[in-house]
Amino acid sequence: MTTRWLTPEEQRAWRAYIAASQLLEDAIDRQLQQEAGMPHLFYSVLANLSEAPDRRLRMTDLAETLKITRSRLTYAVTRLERDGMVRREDCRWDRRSSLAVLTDAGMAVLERTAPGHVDTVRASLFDRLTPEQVGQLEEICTGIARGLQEPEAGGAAEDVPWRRRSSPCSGQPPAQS
Amino acid sequence: MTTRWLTPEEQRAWRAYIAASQLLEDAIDRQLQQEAGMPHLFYSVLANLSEAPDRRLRMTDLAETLKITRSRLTYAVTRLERDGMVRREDCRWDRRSSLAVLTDAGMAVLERTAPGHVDTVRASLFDRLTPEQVGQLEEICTGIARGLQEPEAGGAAEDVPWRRRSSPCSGQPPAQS
DNA sequence: CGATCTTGGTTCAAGTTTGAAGCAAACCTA
DNA sequence: TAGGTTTGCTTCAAACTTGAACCAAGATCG
Repeated sequence: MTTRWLTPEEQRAWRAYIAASQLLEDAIDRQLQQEAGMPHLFYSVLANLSEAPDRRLRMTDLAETLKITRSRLTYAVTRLERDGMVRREDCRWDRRSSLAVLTDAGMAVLERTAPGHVDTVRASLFDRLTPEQVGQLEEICTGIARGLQEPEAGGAAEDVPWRRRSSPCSGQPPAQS
Repeated sequence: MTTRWLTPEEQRAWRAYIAASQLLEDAIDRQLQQEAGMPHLFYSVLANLSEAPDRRLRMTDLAETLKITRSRLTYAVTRLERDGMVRREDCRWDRRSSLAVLTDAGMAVLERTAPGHVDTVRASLFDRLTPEQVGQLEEICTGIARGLQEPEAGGAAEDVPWRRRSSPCSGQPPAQS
């Protein structure tokens, strides 16, 4: 089949998206680097930990929610650990896993820098969107994300019982299901 | 003023956006790395050059349209030059500038890999959006991009005659305005 | 003109990301 | 329960990005 090129509307949308995401990520990164001395991803690590039960999460689970590779997360946590914002801890129920734990110092940094971060997100993004657009954006993005995480539709290689990642118990003993 | 935190809707939108953009960029990068042996940005360099008059563009202009730093572009072009897809050329009307020129080899790679790239963009993004959503996405993104490029509103530091970047003549002699 | 400022580009070191290995602890399964 | 597979995580080198210098060539202005 001959390629289905992008329509003019799609082209415009695609280019606008590329530009916007580039500029947005730049703005966020720059601000966080200034105020918190770390890139956005590292901040997100802290933020996610702060919301987790007991402020700790398994590396794999954290990587999963952040949509990044384990390797990348290892690097981030190592750096954050060196700076004292995160501590590693062994999982008691699975000796392979290790947990990343947000330290008090890490929590403090998070609390100190969160307002500035939110301000930036507002100024760059939400202050420029109508409430309807916020809804549209969410709708669009959840759809895209869902699509990109699905087990590779298309081929006939669908016979594998692609069990959903089973243990969402981040550091807790496995549920009694 | 106490921080205006994100509303639940905004939170959801923000997280969905982060996830989607991460996954999307990953998918695109992976595909291009496979088929073209280069990351998305490098491909974009080739693509932009291919559309430019005479297949050449000043470094600064290219960086400007790609929304990246000149430094980053220098790296990309250096690598692409080493691989023979791009050639540097001196600008005749401004001895400071240099032009990036798409070579025939570069054009060939572009033509060979464009279909696969477009397929990926379709599969990851547009096939999952309604026509209305495509419009919404463009609207949202152009707004964001415009906002993030404006000359830093807010302060009183607005007296500078922020002349818009004046010479869009990429390698051509300056217009007779 | 000559001093100064701005613009266009590169360089360099430090930081981050990628992807392929590698290692060890669970998990099968015969 | 031994052997093979999967899962969780790290390591390592190569690739890429960042941001602060740096240099040279235009533009400005007295």
